[in-house]
Amino acid sequence: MGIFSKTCEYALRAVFFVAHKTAGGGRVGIKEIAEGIGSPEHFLAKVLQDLSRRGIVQSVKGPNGGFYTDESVLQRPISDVVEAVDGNGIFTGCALGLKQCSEINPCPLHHEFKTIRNELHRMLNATSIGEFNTDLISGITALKK
Amino acid sequence: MGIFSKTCEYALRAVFFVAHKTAGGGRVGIKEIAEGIGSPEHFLAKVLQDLSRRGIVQSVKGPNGGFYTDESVLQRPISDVVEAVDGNGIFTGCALGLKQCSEINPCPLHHEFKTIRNELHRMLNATSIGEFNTDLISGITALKK
DNA sequence: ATAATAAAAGAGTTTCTTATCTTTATTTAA
DNA sequence: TTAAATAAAGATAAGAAACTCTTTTATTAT
Repeated sequence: MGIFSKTCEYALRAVFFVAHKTAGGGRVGIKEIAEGIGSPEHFLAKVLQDLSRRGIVQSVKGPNGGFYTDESVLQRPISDVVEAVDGNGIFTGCALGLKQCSEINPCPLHHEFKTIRNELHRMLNATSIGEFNTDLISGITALKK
Repeated sequence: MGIFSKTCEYALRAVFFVAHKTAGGGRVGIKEIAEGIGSPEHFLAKVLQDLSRRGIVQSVKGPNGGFYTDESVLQRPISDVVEAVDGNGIFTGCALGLKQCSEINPCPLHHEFKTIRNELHRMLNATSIGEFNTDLISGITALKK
């Protein structure tokens, strides 16, 4: 696995896709999203339902329904997506999995890791969901496969 | 989960433990290691067998046998342990899980992530297995629970 | 040689993650 | 008010990761 779980990878790609598709208004259906990012449709549906319960995407049922992101969502940091799916273990947890690892009782990797974890957290906090739309529109970045 | 898999956490803790216990010579048995780092004995045995096949720890069967680390092992970077167990996906993989993500065809997070991944890799490469022995001996760092 | 010891190997179980399929609830448009 | 569209929810299954138990093999001391 990479840094994030596969579920989290899907979530991030889906959120970018929805943001990109609906920044100018409208909704996008689960089928189109799954197709657009290359993920299993039903599985992604679960993930998006979860994100919508947490307010990270919006959704409307029925005809012309689908998922969308409003302005407030576009401004949220992508760390919100990661935390919603993978939890905050990646930002706060000990690299060796030790419960009581801390500044006072550090594991061998504690200090080296603190820097990296903080840097990761800072980066994901400083990067907003909406930030990629212009790049996606101009086709510089890709979300599929 | 944290940055590494649970198996990898066990592996790192076990390697530090073995290095610490046998830096001055001698061997340490699987039972003592499992007890010392708080891991399931039989599961850890598998992990250490794997590491010993790859030369990251040494082992001797029979009475007075056990695992140990010689000088050459103490000088290896801890990235060797991580790569042996979790592979190098964490160092090289795309954060969004995209196969064809690259400099030319980057995903939305590509550039932001490159920095972090490189920093992580650099750190794990620059840190040797033997490096923690003095701290472990003086009791500053802990490996259990 | 033999017995004791300890790692190595194999087989099996449980749990978690990822994925699929089916049904239900809600909304809109005609 | 009915039919169609679509998200939400539930139930289940496949696969991988984590863990356990048992048997085998190698080594050493007696």
